[in-house]
Amino acid sequence: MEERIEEYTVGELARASGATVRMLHHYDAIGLLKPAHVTAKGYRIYRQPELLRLQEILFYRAADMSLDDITMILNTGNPVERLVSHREKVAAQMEKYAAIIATLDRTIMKLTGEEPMTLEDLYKPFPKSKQAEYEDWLITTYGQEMAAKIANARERLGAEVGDTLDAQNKKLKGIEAKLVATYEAGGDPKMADLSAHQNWVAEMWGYPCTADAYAKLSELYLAHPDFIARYEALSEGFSQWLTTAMVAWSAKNG
Amino acid sequence: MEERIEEYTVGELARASGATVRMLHHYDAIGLLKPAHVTAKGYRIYRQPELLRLQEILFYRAADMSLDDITMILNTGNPVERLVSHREKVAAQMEKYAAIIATLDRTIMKLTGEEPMTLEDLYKPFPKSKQAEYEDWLITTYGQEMAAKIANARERLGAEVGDTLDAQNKKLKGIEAKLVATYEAGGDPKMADLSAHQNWVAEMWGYPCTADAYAKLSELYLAHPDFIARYEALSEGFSQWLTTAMVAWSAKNG
DNA sequence: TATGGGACCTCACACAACGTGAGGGTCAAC
DNA sequence: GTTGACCCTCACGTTGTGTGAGGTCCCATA
Repeated sequence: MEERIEEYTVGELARASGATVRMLHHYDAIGLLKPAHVTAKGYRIYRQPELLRLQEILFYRAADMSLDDITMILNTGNPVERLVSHREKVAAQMEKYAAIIATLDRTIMKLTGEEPMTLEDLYKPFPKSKQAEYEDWLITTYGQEMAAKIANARERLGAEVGDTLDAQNKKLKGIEAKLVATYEAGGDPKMADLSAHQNWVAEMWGYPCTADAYAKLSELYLAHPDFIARYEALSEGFSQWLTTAMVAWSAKNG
Repeated sequence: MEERIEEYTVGELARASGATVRMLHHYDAIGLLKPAHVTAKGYRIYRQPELLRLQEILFYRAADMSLDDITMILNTGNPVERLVSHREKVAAQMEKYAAIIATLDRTIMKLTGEEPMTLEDLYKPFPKSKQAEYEDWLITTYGQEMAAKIANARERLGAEVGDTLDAQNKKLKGIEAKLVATYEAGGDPKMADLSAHQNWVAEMWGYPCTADAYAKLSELYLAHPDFIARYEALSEGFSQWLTTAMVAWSAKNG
């Protein structure tokens, strides 16, 4: 039995890595990724080390680095150092995107008019798929129980279309308006009285909102861009303030 | 007094928007962004609507869309619809980056050897700035209290370098190994016994870890890539399983 | 043994989205 | 009236590919 060393032709490597044949030709041409071996007939043969190198190259390309830069990088330090520093860059890139999203959210809010989105707007326009995504996100992020609670709340929201919902919304708007006023007047979030807000949440959920459930909710606010958008639309920086206040409040009343 | 209508030359618009003069020329050439007016001498004059349009263009460019696609998009729907759908795309892009980071983390783990990173490794290599960032993140995400708890824990980690820390790490590894075994054997996360883990956390913190603090910690795990990396390195999918288990556990013991 | 149909090869040209001059008007001020 | 900071229009260079054209090579099947 012959020992088969794992070898790849361009096409195989391309399929395995997600690159194209043309890219591999190009990388060879500029000396970024030479095949391990070239047959007498000119076929490029790649092995394991080349596969790894290619993967690293693709990492960097995914972050929009130029092939020149990548060539430099691959000549410096050890693989681990390179990847760790790359990780930081990608993370930085993500932060930029997060900032863009925040700006987008605020722009959207402004374009939709003075009024921030109502709760209906927040949920209704999502097509089924988006809704399902959101559900998944809830479950993986908050666990089954919290997700169930929230789903329950939304059911109630859906069931009582009309007067009740409008009434709830108006009530919420009133509560929020007061909090925004406090915030804009420079009020300390730790001193804020959130009892009205907590009660409103309890009403919406259909059962009592304990202090730690309330604290948890504040994280939901912070973690989910839709909510941030909603509160930032009310006043810049309000989402931060409100969540800080919620955490402080639940600690005091826990 | 003359009413001054706000007008911009190419250079002014470039500085205001972050684009370059060349880009504006180009956008004019391809009809993507025409000036509001061209003077007799050929100077391009832009006004408010062009500024807004340019901002929208730059949003899309930031997400690597082609100018052709952008041209199409700007002809469809209303601004709000466009931005909302763009928001989704950016969010999707962020998920891709998150996936890349996860892959990077696992690659790094593998390259650093069989052993997943120790807690020291997790914290030590970060330069001061990164550390500060992390602190900020803790505070904005978890509020002052939780952040203080965690900072406290880290102080203890730093103070007791040597034997004690090693001992703690070994202990943690043992606990985690058992949990991983349970996970890999297909164990139900809701049935898992996390008392050992919770006790370990309490030891590290230096005071009791209540059920809801424990639940909260699970969210920290899920939210922070470093932790995900740590647990994914132990076993693929383990971070999800563990956090689910933690939530269930804290609910049972709360 | 002939004969496909793939997969491979090397040019080589096309493309987007600009950067970077060259060569030359324009404008406000001193 | 000249200086210096702007503006204009070509027009070619660059990067990282896509997309052929035209030819070679390998292997399975008739």
